[in-house]
Amino acid sequence: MSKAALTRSHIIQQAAGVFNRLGYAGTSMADLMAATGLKKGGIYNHFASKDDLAFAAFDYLFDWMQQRYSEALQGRLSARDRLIAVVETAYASHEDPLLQGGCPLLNTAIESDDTHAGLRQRVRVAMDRWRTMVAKIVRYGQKNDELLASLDPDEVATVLIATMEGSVMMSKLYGDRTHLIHARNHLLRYIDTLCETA
Amino acid sequence: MSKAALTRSHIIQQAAGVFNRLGYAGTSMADLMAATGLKKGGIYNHFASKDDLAFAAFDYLFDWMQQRYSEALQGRLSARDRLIAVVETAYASHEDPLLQGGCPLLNTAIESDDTHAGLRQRVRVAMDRWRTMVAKIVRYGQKNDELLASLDPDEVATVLIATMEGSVMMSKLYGDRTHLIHARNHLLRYIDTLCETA
Amino acid sequence: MSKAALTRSHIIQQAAGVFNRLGYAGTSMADLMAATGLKKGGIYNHFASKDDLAFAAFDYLFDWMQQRYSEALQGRLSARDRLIAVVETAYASHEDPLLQGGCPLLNTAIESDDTHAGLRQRVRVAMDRWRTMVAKIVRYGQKNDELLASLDPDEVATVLIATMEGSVMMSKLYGDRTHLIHARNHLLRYIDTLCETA
Amino acid sequence: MSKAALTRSHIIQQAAGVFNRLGYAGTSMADLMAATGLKKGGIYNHFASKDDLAFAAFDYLFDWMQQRYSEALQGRLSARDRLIAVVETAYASHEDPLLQGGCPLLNTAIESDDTHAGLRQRVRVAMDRWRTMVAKIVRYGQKNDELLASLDPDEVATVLIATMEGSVMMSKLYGDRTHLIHARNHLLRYIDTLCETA
DNA sequence: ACAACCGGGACAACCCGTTGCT
DNA sequence: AGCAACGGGTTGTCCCGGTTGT
Repeated sequence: MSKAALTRSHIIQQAAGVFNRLGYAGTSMADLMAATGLKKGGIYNHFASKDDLAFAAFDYLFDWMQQRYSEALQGRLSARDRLIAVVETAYASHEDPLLQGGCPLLNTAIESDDTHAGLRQRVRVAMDRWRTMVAKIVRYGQKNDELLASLDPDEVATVLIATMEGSVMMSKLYGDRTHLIHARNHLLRYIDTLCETA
Repeated sequence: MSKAALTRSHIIQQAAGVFNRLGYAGTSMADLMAATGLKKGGIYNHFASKDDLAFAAFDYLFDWMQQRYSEALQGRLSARDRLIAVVETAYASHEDPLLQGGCPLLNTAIESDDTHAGLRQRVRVAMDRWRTMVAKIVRYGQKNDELLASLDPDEVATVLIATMEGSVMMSKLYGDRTHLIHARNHLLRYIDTLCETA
Repeated sequence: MSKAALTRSHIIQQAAGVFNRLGYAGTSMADLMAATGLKKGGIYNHFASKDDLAFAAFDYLFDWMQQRYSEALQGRLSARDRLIAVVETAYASHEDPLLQGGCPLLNTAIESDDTHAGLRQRVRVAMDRWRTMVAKIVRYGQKNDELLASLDPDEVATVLIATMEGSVMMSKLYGDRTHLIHARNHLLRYIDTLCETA
Repeated sequence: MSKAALTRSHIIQQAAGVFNRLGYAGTSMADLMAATGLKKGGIYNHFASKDDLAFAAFDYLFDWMQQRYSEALQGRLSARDRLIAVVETAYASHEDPLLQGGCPLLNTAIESDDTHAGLRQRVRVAMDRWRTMVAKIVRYGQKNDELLASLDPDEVATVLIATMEGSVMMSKLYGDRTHLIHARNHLLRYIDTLCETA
């Protein structure tokens, strides 16, 4: 890896955490300078603009999450196990200091929905991937007679994701994990209700 | 009502919508001037600072929501009806242009959690009220043998609120109501599962 | 005295102290509101502008000082006694809370010399009066063969006034009266050297 | 000297003159922009705040004055010659365009005594140095039996400085040098009276 | 070629003295 | 006499390039 690529990667990694904590508009170049240890010139040499860096940082965070889901799903064959893995991974991810600022999809969606079309578009794509992933699991489970045929896969995806995101918001707001745990327990029971066998 | 109080009320009302759409940091005094029709001096005659106005605007929005919940609960006696009313009110509220920017609690929680202690505190208080309201309904239902005694009222509150907030975020992100509807349907069924089976 | 004139007088009196402490530019209308207990409108009803009030306040202070000199010179016949009275009055005046901010002539001269032509003009007139008063005493003493004929009355005035003003500045700077006392002692001896008899 | 240091020095030099003429509060960033030829961003790259720059500017002026005194005292051995050099240097300094606005100690003391604690502290330190310098000369002269043993060195310092400062104020007020000359002549004679009569 | 420096200028929030209207 | 609105002024921060140095 060239030195340039290494520096670029370093900037993205540090910036991602800062953006996720302070928000896009709330993060100043000075914040990024402090986090990366580089001067403005050093950063602008790798990114055309703050937007450019924000895009890269968001992509980095989402790739990181996708990676964790991939690993978690590795070897899980039944739809039930896979859905549980999704929930567990989502909540486990928030232990990582990288997501100290909360869920990037949630944060970015809230901040950008009325103000930053570029970011919003990127969040939409990311959210589509996530929803599709969950819906696919459901459809796969239905095909295998594992999950109830009456389920709407898209609705299940919405419910799972919405509940997780909402509980992340609440736990961040209070600074404790109570709401995370409540929602996780609920979702695990919810997943059971999706299965064929009574 | 004095002219001063009238103007102040007008400013709050307009500012509330702008803050909720653009976020606290994303809203400039120029935006507020445009929304209210007043010049800077006129606004600062009624509020000591942007913070001061932001607090007032948030309180206004939350009071408005509380009002809607109060009205919706009027006359609903059974716990089931009351919980349904909460869900329906939450979703109906988002039809109002005032909440065009999404749920104020969600938006403010996400933006302020790592940056604006004053706002965060206010959101916590508001969220406490909301959670308490739901939990009370559950406890009341349990006392009347209407809801399952095994339920944890706080968990029900978390699940209900988290699911609603998460789905609001998703529908705002995509600009459609699909996710709102999915979550609403799910929650109505969820409420049924809380009841003592007759 | 009409109520209007009373209010006007009250404003001037309070404003004079504030202006003298904070300086002309350093005093805001809010400061004047706090000092007078009136609202902006109430003040502007009596004075066309901040300048207008500043002029009146300066004049008030200078008149007040002139009054004290007049009283102090009452009955003092010899030039020596009269010069001593001038020095003693100058230093005694600074005990009054009205001059808590220092000497108005000094303060206003320093602040306005390069910035506020109107005030500067007023200070010049006041300073002329003061210098003339001292010089007259000297000339009178020379005519009576009480003071040395070789003295330049204008120089004596300059020296007396300059030394007093400089020492006021120093004592204000340090917040103690040491320099006031040093200068006073010096000036009393200096006055002795002006007299004919060895 | 690096370009940064050069620019910083340029800013200080220009700002010093402006601050000394218009006063600290009377000087706006716009004035400083005009004087330095830089835009606000350029200035704030070198100084954290207006205060920061004001401190640097005051220090620059005081250092400049100290430098002149050092040079003037070079080679003057007798206390009498040294005191004369102090007086002559003080008055000669005011010919320099840098001190066009008057004496920085006087101006800053008057303006800051009731309003700007930071500046006042700095003036105090500067004034202490100046007073100490004069008092040391007196003590040195007394040890050499050149000056009267009865003198209070601190009083002499106060008298010399006060008279000079007061006369600077008066000459600035009128825009002529008459008062400067009067005071200078007086002080030279005063210094003679301090000497042991041969 | 890449990091740093340094200047720019638009914009931020906020305060000012002032004026009509009530 | 006071309230409420004004609009230009304040300091300070923002993101971003052009140039310089390594």
